[in-house]
Amino acid sequence: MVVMLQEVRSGRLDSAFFDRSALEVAPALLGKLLVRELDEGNGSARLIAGRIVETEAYMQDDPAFHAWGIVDVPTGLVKPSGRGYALFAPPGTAYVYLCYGVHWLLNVVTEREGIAGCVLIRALEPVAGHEHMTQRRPAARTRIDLCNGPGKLTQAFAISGVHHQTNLCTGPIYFSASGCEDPVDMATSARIGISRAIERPWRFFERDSAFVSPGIPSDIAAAKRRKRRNDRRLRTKLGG
DNA sequence: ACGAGGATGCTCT
DNA sequence: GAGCATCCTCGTG
Repeated sequence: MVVMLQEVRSGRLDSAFFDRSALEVAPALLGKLLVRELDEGNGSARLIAGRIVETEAYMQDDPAFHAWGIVDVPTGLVKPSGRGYALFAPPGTAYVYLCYGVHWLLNVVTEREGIAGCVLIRALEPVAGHEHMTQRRPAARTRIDLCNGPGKLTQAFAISGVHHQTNLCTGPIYFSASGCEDPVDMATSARIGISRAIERPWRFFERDSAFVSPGIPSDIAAAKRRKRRNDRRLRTKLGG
């Protein structure tokens, strides 16, 4: 896939695209590009781009959501303290936060201003700027390892807390629909790595893509843990 | 292949 | 103090 800078710029997604439910935006982002333009000085820009192959939706009234519980129910007022407040920002705003004290995770805010919702970008198929990504991710051994996880792709794209609450429709980090006309063979599952609301099928990914993250959906992971615990208990009983 | 554990910092109870 | 929207390395089969 050859990517031309002008073409990518002309396909830029605007705030109207994100001005709806996260449950609509998350699947709609599959097949689109996440783009980063790095200023090289002398007026030229270096392009980093990846085709989105995995997303997750997070919604108001969602116990796994960072905005959960910050609305005062009797009055309907939003408590202005806490990190979740940023999720009420206008559509297309970046919500970037540090996970496990180690990894930055990129979300894009959805819904009109005053309603919370976001989509987590979980995995990309690298399309442009391969050398730059490899440089930023020395642990990656193959092209697949560059962006197949939410913490990996922010590393590859050099996205961090400084981009929190920046505008993803008008800035150097944006989404583009250029070159993405082919329909995506989409599948869904429960979200990954969460402990609450694990039954909601709000993860969207390209079926059979080699570039989706290796994570296990939380409902399946929980069932596995239960089985392991049970097996261990039975062995202990037989042995003792 | 798969499982265990450590790194590391912010948020909320 | 606990609990994370993770990733990597190093053990064992």
